[in-house]
Amino acid sequence: MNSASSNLTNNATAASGAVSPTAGTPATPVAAAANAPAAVVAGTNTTAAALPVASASPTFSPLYQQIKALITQSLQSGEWKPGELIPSEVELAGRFKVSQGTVRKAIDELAAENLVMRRQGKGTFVSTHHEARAHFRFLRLVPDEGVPHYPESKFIEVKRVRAPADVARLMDLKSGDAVIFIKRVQYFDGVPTIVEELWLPGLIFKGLTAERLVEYKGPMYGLFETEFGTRMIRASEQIRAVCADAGAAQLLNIDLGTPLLSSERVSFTYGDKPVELRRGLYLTSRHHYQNELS
Amino acid sequence: MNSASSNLTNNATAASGAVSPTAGTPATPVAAAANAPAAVVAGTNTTAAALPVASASPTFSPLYQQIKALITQSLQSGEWKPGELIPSEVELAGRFKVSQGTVRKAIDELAAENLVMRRQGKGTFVSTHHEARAHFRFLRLVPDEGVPHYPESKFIEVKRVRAPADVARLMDLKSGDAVIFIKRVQYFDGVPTIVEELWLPGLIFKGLTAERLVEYKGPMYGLFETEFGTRMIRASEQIRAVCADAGAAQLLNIDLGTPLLSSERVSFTYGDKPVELRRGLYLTSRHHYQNELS
DNA sequence: AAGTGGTCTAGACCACTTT
DNA sequence: AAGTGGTCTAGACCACTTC
Repeated sequence: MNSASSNLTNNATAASGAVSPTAGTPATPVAAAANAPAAVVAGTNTTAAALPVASASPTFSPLYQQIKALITQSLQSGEWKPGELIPSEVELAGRFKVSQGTVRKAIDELAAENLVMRRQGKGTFVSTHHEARAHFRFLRLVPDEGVPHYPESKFIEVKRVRAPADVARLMDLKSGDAVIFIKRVQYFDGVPTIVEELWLPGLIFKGLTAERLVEYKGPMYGLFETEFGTRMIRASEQIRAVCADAGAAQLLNIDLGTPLLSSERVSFTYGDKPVELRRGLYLTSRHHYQNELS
Repeated sequence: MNSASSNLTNNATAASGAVSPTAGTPATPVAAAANAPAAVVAGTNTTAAALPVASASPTFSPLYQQIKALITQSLQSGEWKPGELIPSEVELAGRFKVSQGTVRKAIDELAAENLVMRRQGKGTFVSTHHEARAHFRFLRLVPDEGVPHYPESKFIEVKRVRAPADVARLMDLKSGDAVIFIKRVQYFDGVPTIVEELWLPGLIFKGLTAERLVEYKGPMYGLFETEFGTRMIRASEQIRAVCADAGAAQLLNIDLGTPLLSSERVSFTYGDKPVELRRGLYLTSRHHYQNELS
């Protein structure tokens, strides 16, 4: 509980106690161990001018960034789970002993990064992959005609193996570490279009079986987030054009040598920790990879 | 000049005269022509409660969005050119008769959209394509090894033609409208890697010749922005895998049938107006298309 | 009516750059 | 020293949702 107001360092020395309109309450009782937290320092603007505490700080970080980090920790720890409502700005401001405006700026950035979603009048919610909006952030292959929609999966293989060297390197594991290997084909309107291989850290995804994958309907990232507490928040893709080899040709029911789009994706969770490697081959005769540059 | 404070409608009825700590100055004299601009309405919170002006407004738009639109207009009109310094927040606040905070929020969004760049202590600058940072927003093909860098261009063809139907459709022109057609090959470290065809509206890019393209060193978008006053601000790409045809194979010095990455890009300037169609074939044996999903 | 996020203002001070 | 953007606060009110 109330692990709040721990080690915040306010480098800004805001105009606090000086003008507090209500009674002359100290306003920030705070356990206040070592260094002074938010909104302390109390001093009329004249004397408070050049506090070395603020300027000399070698590791400068705005208050709202510190708040953002604290909120992110709570998201990461699962204190607030995907889809849930997080405390209101007013409550967080009270908890962290900062103004609502500072909390707001922290949440603004989290919302910009798609970690949370604001809804006027209702509150701020933890983002979840169980939502149409989130689906197409990570699924970029869309039909040339008609509306984008989610493909059906057919799993070819699910097994526990030791990570090959290249996989281990990309996922920040040691070569030989246990990983779960998944191979599947995805169908758009019954047409096999994607063949995909995934590697997941065995430690995190212990207990992931073919059955659970088959049972679960919807994007895999939704399953990962609810069943394994691991939420993918960003990914990096490398895309190339290749020729279909025998295996891909058979699974996609195409001629050997058909050009395919190859994508290698590394997905990251909180703290930029890689937690998935995905290698896909996309048939792009009736679909394309859609990308917005801005 | 001072076309400012024209038609802003403040739906927020801010807390103005009510609490102003200093003397009881009206605080916002304002020329106030037709409809009341920012921070007017003056009235203690009790009576000002349900002003029909604010609530009934059918086309609600926050003040900062209106400011943002005004600033965007100035960018579009060339009042402030790429690379130039725009007026300070304080000055814009004065010009538009709003608080600095409101201007700040408007500029925040413009900065997030890469239309302007803020530099602490110096000011806010109009973004330009004559900058390393901007280059790689639109050039996504990077070498598998080594640092990203810009390719060299060799122009194959530059001519004025009538827009084919498909080109006209994508560029929001009429079939048969004059367009400038450019074909070029791009080399990374001397290796031909990209063959690209561009279509540009003839009206806007009148006077664009092969000579000027050859003379100019650097990204074409830089040339477009300085010589033709047209700045690309976003683009939409569709990517596929294809086989090299005879033409591409010859230009890229590869075998017929080699898999190539095909990209079709439509670029937009202010007002989401399409002003470029670009079709490229990328050789991805030593390069890849890099994309960040977030 | 109460609670939430969204907008707007005003003022103070900090960090950075230039003069 | 002066000017710019960056941070922080405090308070008021609006828009929206729920009770």
